[in-house]
Amino acid sequence: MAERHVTLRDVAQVLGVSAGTVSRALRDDPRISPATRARVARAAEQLGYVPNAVARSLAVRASSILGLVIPNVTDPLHGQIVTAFEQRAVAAGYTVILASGLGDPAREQRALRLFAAQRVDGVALVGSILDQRTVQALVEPTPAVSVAGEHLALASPRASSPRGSVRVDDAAGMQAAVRHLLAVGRARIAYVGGPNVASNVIRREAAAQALRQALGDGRLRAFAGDWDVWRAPGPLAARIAAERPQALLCFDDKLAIALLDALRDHGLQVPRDLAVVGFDDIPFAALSNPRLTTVARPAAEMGRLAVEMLLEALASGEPPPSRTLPVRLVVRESSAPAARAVDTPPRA
Amino acid sequence: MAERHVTLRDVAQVLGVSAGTVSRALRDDPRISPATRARVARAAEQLGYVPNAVARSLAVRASSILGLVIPNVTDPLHGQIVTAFEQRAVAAGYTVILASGLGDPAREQRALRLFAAQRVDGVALVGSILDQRTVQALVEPTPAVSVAGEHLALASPRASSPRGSVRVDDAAGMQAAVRHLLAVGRARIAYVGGPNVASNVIRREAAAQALRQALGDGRLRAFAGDWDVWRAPGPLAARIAAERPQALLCFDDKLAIALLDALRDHGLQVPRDLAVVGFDDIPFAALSNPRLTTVARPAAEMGRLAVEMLLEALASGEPPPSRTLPVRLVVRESSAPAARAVDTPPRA
DNA sequence: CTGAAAGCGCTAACAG
DNA sequence: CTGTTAGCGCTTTCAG
Repeated sequence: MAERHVTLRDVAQVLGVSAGTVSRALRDDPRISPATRARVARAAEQLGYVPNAVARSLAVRASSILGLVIPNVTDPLHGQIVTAFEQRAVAAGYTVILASGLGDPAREQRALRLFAAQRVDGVALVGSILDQRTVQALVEPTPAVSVAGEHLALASPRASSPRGSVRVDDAAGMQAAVRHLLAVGRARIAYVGGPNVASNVIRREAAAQALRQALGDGRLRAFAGDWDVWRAPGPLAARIAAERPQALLCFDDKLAIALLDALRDHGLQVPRDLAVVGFDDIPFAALSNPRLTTVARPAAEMGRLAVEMLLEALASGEPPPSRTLPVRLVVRESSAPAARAVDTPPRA
Repeated sequence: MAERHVTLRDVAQVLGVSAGTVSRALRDDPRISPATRARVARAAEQLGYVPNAVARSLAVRASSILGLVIPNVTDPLHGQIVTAFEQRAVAAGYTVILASGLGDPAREQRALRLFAAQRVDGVALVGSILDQRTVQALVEPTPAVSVAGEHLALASPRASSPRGSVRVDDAAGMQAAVRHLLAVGRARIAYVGGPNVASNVIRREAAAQALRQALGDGRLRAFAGDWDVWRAPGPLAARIAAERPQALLCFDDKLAIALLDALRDHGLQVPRDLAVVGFDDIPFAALSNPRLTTVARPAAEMGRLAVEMLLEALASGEPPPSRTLPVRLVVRESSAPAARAVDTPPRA
């Protein structure tokens, strides 16, 4: 950006026309004669003219940029969301700028401030712990949508989804998982928690309730996790090995896979000794050994929808209504029936 | 971005000073009296002034934005690179804008053009198939660095690394892997390829050469892969099962893990029947069953370095010299010695 | 220490 | 169909 760039005026001068004309010609304004339009196009090409989006943004007061803040690109599910978001954004003529919050509210706020300064046209947050009000205050008047928000208030039973949020039916997923486990003969079920965020409590509660409904009393054992469970699942595995539940409902796939690994160290065989169910259906869930039964969250759909809601908000000026997406139980080896001890079942 | 934003002049007017003064005060220009600086700060705060980075960019002709194009955020290694890149960029006061090329040259070029229009201060490409010359032409005069470039010319033995590129010593990694396999008694080694990109041929050649050096003749069996190997490793696994090599050197971890899974379907046990080695050391490599031996690429270092080279180029005006980073062999269960058939070895 | 004025590159009325 | 004229909001000489 140091040296001079070719400017609109440069090409105008070469052609002996006005800058306005060149501008219009380049953006295919219908009232420019095809003849000059062609001349302009050629001249621009030859001079190596690259339009300055910054100047354009300033003039039209819109940047064609969407900001996305995500806890962690490294997470497979988040990665899929980012990909879908970016894809859809590009298709609509937008560029996306990215910031990772790492689950730290301060960082997320900083990112939002940055986006506001950059005058992005819209922002989306994924798995944010921030509440919608705080977000709005930071980016006003830019529309914002929250995908799979994790603000704890969202977990309360009577929480109404704030407008402009994409949610996933975690509770239904957990209920399906519980029913499945009961069907394969695993009634002594334990929930293995993750960090203390909305989805964690929603999933735990849903599992507990489903179990209560089916069995008539509340006997969901719960192992509490924290932000560190994924990295150090050893101690958790030890506690689990000691209690020997018949099935584990894990907060997410990463945790489930880490546990699959840690449980091996304790001599427990899945699914023979106990069943394990994950959440998300990340790509590796289908490749673990044993392959992981899990509740699939529609990652691509979440990313795509976020962009579409933003576009809608941009068009209408109103924050779009909230949407909640369905999940799907994917049954694999890790929750094979209790009766037949299956170690490496043949696959079709 | 629809409604009016508070502007510099707005706060100037409220205070009865000039816009220039407010501008200087806000950026802590030393020649503004502490008194007015404080007044300005307070007024800006109260009015909810959010500086317009777009206008600023236009004025200073620098955007404080770095563009990053990456094949696929979904890939664990790329995710780690993005994270490190973004982290380092933010630390240096930059925002990053992202585009995924999906391995498609056309998309990558489009992304670069977009970045150029956006007047990013620097661009980094990861695993790009584009050659440095093309890239430079598209973003001139913006500095560009290429990380783990995959342009096929890079694979030729006498290819000099173009300036401004971050490379990884793939060949050394493969040699270490071969030596390791020979040491554990697996001499009939096969290389399982990925898509036809530079790193794939470099790795294959390095493995072949290492084997030749050690054994005195060229007997590296090679299974060719393509862009689809990861999704459909079945047929590949069948061919491998038929040939029964003693060890598999895989193009990358994703492929290795997919094969681990597919080989199970063919009744082959790793490492008893054959050893498997991956490349990259993605997080799941440590959690697969069996845990995967692999050559670790320093993802975080790659992302960090890319930013630093860009900063250097920005400061000096020169493209920084190329750097090549070391890799590290990580031995795990999947390549346990051939003699002792180890299925689930105890871990410390 | 602060104000005035010019300009970054582009768009958008408004004339003609 | 095209030229002219103002800005968009901020920085930055140059005066004072």
